Amino acid sequence: MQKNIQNNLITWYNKNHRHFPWRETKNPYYIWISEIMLQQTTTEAVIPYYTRFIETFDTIDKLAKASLEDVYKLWEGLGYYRRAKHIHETAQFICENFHGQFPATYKDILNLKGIGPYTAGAICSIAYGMSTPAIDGNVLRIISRLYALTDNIALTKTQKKISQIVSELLIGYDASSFNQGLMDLGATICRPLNPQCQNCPIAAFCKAKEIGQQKVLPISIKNIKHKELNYITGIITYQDQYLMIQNPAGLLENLYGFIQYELESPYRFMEEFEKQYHLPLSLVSYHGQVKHVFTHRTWHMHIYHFTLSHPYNTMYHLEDISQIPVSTAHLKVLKHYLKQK
DNA sequence: AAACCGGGGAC
DNA sequence: GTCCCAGGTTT
Repeated sequence: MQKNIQNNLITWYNKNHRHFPWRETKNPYYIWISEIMLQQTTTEAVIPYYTRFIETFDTIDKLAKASLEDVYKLWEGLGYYRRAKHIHETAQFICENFHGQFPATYKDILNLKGIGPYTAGAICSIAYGMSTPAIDGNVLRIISRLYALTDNIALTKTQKKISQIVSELLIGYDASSFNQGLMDLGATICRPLNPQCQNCPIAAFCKAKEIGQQKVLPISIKNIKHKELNYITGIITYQDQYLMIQNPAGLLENLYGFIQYELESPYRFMEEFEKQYHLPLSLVSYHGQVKHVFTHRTWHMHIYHFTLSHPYNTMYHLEDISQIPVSTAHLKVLKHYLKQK
């Protein structure tokens, strides 16, 4: 067999690939769920979520007929919750427009909500064996090194350029093994820091290694502005019930949490709450602060306990809170409050 | 093109 | 602390 990038990578992949539950199947529905979960999420984090999800919803039809809240609950803690909303909506769309069968053309798959160029390419190549590129962070890094590209991989223009390179490499080869080979190579050998070039099956073809730039490339310049926000977070109780509300559109949409306002005093919290809910609060105690870091912001949540003299309509006992989807930030707040109550 | 959308792990 | 992860949607 000819020694080239494709054959070396595919041979290496078939012999050394990692084992995951979603690699035990070619069912496009299961591949789809795994690819959505794997967006910006590490494989180790996905494994238990994936297993639980396909045990619960083993067919598209069952997913379509589930409640949105049940889907959110299975997604609790995984992040990027819009993904859960999209798969639920898309499952219903597939039942109505494709008789419950996952679509089988690149165009139809790319048209589904929550599926972009990467995910469409991954599903088409892995589930259907089509010659579609699947350009993720690993591929951008590997191709940059392989051809010593100095373009900034954060730019759309660079991503299109790399997609074109991979499209041409794929011609005549097993796209499933090639694409997944790039993923595994990126995860285990061609890592962001300290690439293990001595174990790389395509090191002989790597321009970056040849010129000693493998620990410089890829160039990735992103502009991330990080905000720090201070909140008064209210644990509002009536007897042994806790007031929790569902978040509006935006961050953590549809997840449940405590009421919090970006204010500097619990007394101003009481004014704001009474303005919105027309119910009087009693301020009982301060419980310290909890920090939660997101990609784009940090929340400093100053926790105060308030009591109501009458119940409100969205109040939950502790055992009921475990049945609804709650953000990790506010699960931390609740745990902190209960520990030192 | 830039902003927005989570949480966790590696270093 | 910083960076990245099998990215996509909205503006």
